[in-house]
Amino acid sequence: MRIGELATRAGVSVRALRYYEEQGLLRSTRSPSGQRHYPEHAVDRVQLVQMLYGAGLSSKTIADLLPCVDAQVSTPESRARLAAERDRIDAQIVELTRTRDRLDAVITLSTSPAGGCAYEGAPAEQEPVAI
Amino acid sequence: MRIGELATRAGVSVRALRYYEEQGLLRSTRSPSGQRHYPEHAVDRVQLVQMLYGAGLSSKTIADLLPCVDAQVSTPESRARLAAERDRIDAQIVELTRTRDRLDAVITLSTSPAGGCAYEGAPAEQEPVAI
DNA sequence: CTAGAACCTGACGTTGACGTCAGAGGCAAG
DNA sequence: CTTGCCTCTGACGTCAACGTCAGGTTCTAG
Repeated sequence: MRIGELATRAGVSVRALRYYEEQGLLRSTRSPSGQRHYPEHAVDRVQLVQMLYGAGLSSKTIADLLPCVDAQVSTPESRARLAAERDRIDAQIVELTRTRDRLDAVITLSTSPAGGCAYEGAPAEQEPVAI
Repeated sequence: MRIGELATRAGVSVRALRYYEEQGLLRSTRSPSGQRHYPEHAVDRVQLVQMLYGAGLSSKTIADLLPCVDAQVSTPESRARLAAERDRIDAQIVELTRTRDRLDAVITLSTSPAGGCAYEGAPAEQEPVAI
């Protein structure tokens, strides 16, 4: 398929796909006229890249890890790298959970009728307190 | 305390604190000469801000939420906003968990002796497969 | 009183993951 | 054949959260 279809199917922009290729995260074959062509599984590959970006990995880190994710090569270093990134993500999950619980507490407090800042009745033009 | 001490105690840079004030996330009183002074609880405030930044919230979003986090005001809108952000974080946790599990699978595969890419013996100058 | 650390404002620099625009070529339909 | 959409390269623009530098003031230890 060509780049437009891949973009649509993977849910990213055409620009992003060219950027991924530039960063060594995605390959393409070229037609004689220079147009990029991709196999079916490129969709999965792009979604994996998105997943890793979403976890806060940089292009360079992803480029380092992808060959190992493809299960084509495995050195002690690459496995350590994978484990390190997994641990980073684990820590990130813990942090996010703490943040969510904190927000939950705030919501509970401000929703509870016993709370000091519960909302009751008509929109009382209450002056928001300063910072 | 002055800005340098707050920075040290909260684990951020002086520049970051001035930026937070600029964004309306932090207040300070000023000495006659113009130097910023902070109360003790500013440390907690800064760490909360860091926490929210860490969860991917923008300055503007944090500025919107902070008054409610302070449990000073609560409108249906602000509570909805808090809940929306919490839900976003929840979704983020789910996504991160999926990503971590994916990495875990890769690690298991590449570590398992049955795996097609296990590392054995001396560093065999194995050619990493292309992208 | 003076040196040096800390602070001030203002402003430009940085980085990553793209967005966007220009100008030119490619491809299927009518 | 030409119309219109897709694609190409190259290059500049963007945005957020600061980093960093300049040039000047203030505080504090000796």
